[in-house]
Amino acid sequence: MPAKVLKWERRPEERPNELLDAALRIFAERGYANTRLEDIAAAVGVTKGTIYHYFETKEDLLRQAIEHNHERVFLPLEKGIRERKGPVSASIRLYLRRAFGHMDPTRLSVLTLLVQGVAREVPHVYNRWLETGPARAWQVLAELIEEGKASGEFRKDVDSDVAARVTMSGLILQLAWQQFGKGAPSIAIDRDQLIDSTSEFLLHGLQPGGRSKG
Amino acid sequence: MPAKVLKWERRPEERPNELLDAALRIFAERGYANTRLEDIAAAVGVTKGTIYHYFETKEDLLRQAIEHNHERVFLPLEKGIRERKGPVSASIRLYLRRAFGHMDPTRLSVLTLLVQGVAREVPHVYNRWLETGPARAWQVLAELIEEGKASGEFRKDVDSDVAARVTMSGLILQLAWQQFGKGAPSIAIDRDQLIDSTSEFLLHGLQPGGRSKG
Amino acid sequence: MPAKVLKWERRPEERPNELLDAALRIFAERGYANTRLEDIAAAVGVTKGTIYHYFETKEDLLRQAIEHNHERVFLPLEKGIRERKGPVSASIRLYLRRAFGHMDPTRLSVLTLLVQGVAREVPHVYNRWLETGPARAWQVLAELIEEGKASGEFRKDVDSDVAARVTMSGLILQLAWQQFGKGAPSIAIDRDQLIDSTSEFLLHGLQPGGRSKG
Amino acid sequence: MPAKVLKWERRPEERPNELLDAALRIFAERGYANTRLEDIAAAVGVTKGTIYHYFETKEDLLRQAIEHNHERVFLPLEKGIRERKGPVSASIRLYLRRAFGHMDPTRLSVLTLLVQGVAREVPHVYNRWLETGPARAWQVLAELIEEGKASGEFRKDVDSDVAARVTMSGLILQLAWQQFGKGAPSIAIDRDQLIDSTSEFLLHGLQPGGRSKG
DNA sequence: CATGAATGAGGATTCATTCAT
DNA sequence: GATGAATGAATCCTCATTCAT
Repeated sequence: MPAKVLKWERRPEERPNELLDAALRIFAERGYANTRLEDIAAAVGVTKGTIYHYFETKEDLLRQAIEHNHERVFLPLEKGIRERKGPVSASIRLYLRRAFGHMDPTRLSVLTLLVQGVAREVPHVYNRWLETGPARAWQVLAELIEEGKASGEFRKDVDSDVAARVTMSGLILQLAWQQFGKGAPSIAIDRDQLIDSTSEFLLHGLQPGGRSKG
Repeated sequence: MPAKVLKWERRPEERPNELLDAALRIFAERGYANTRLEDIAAAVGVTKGTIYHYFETKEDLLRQAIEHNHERVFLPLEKGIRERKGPVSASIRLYLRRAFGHMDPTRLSVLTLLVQGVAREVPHVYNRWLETGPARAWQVLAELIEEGKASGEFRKDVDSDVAARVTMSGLILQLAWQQFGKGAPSIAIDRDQLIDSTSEFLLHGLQPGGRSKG
Repeated sequence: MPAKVLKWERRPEERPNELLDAALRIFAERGYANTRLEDIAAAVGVTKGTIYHYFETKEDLLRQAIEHNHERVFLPLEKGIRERKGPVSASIRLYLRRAFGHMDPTRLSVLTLLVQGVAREVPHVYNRWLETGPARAWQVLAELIEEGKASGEFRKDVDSDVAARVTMSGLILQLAWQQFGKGAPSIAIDRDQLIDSTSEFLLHGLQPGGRSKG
Repeated sequence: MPAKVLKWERRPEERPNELLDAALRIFAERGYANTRLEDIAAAVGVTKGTIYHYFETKEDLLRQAIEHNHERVFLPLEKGIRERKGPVSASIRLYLRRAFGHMDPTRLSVLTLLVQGVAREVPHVYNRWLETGPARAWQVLAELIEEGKASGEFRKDVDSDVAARVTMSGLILQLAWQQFGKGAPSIAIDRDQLIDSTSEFLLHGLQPGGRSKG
């Protein structure tokens, strides 16, 4: 059965995904409010009206774009770490590196979008992202720390929840802010150094020995 | 005999500050784009035209509101810390506590606004805030750490810049996200515990002793 | 069976020209500043948003309306005259008659708009009109006069530039002011008499003979 | 009776005239609609509110400014010419020279303002100006021509009304347009040449001899 | 008289959304 | 499915005018 050849080369089956990807990228680059549906349509080579074949509203497009991204990016990461064996300290290093080490500009922008922009526009989506994204990310880290405490690799008196929260949030915000290094030079930092030094510092702070109260 | 109140009360002295305060609060509550100048004016009991007596544009109002807030909140904090004597570890504890410990709901909203809202909408303002706010905040912390390294109170091989960045950013983002604790319960945490555990963890990580490479 | 008319009729081909014509007419009637885009849209049976499909701004609409008019009105006139043969005096008579003899109320209003209204409001448009409209018009007349001087039909010592300028400007202003004949009766004059007497006077002044210095 | 010395050096008696002069100048420079009352007030060193002590509305200010100017400028000119003796051709030369030869930039701007701007804004004032200004001006010229016809100095078959109208209007518009010589270089011309060549051409066209019909 | 704070109507512009083709 | 013309609500900003001081 030969493929049907049409005058125009359109692949309607792929349209929704193309639109989701373009939407996420452009929302991330310019912010939700500053992005016109026309821009997203143009990036995919269709016109405004077409978006309404696949999505209810602009907000619906944002919601689906975020969830689509989340499934592809975050879930595999979490899965890989939970299955890993060996010393916890190595797992932690790997986790941070995998989570933050290989972000292309688009993924960085998406992070920025999520950290910044959409809270007021689509609160429901934002809450959901907070719960399934960052909160889950630091829960995973906290579990690794707890594991280390149980195995004696880490000191027992550390507040694993807070350590995980601050480390994770700190990396997220530092990376999100890298977008603005052009206009705010003090912000810029080498990403590898950021991640490696953070791992080192986290693990040092988890080590037994030394009194924590000065 | 109470003053007769006619159409409006003339209060030229207080107006600009009233407007700046109201503007910051409402921008923070609703986001910059979602706030109409008329709302801000109404909150102060005047009409929108009045805003244009004192401020050039909506953006100018935002800029001034942020700077006004910055001068009242951040500069005294920085000054107080730089002048302080005694063990560095005590200064650090005090710094974090002063910086984050006494935030009323409005100040929290402002932090959220700044972390989130205005980046794409008024980039110039945002860049300026990044430079004079968070970047300065972690530079102060990094200087304290360096001081401790010089005095022998802290270990010499720590990356003070990264430690300061991640700690500061982590606290900022955790606090900013507290706004969403209603809809995303995993986010909520007791603020005192957050700050105290963070101080403890930071200071422990700075202490000499323990091998940093696992 | 007449076409069913729903909310609006889709007439993408004619819309831009309809809008240009309506815009020029209404701008001319009321002045640029006193005209709301909504009025122009309503005159064509659409809403103001539609104007922004076809034109960038109000000023862009004015610019295009003027150029559209210029192309239809002035360029054919100029071309017709430049190609004409025969005695120069006949060409001049024809030129003035064609230029000013058949103006309907709308074209008169447009002249008034141009002479009066838009100078301070959109200087760029105005300057362009001056250069391509009146200045070109009197250059054409000056060239005809020079031609007559060269052929011996006219006296050699006439200042053709000034004669052309004053004649053209005089007719333009007289016609533009005819708009106000209602409120200022001294202004009113029969248009044919104005044009014919002007031609006669111009040609007489161009004839050889008679001493020019009194 | 010594003059009363006040703390502030104000001369309330001169305010209205100062305001009228400033108003006319600034209206003329920027156009009526583009001029804010605040600008006029500032030019005189008072504030907005003060204008309302002397004038009802912005329109009233314009009206009085125009009439004030008209009385000072046009009426004396007309009077001087009507009383003059000698050959008519000399009177005409003198008239045109006096009317247009010594205009400072402000008087030129005022001419432009009147030719252009105010027709739509204050029609009543505009009509009155047309009647008492330009129309009167060309009536005076037409009377001079008629005088020359009666004395045999000029040919009898000239249409004095039209000749006077076109000459006057042509000079007025040429001069008014000189304002725009910067942006529209084809417009610029030396003023003396304009006036002298126009006088010469007018007088030549009025001379007896030469058949006017080609 | 003079000030300038405050008012509020008015209009240009944007853009998500609809729907005839 | 796709198009893009048309809609219309929403909001910033201007500035003549008023009036308490």
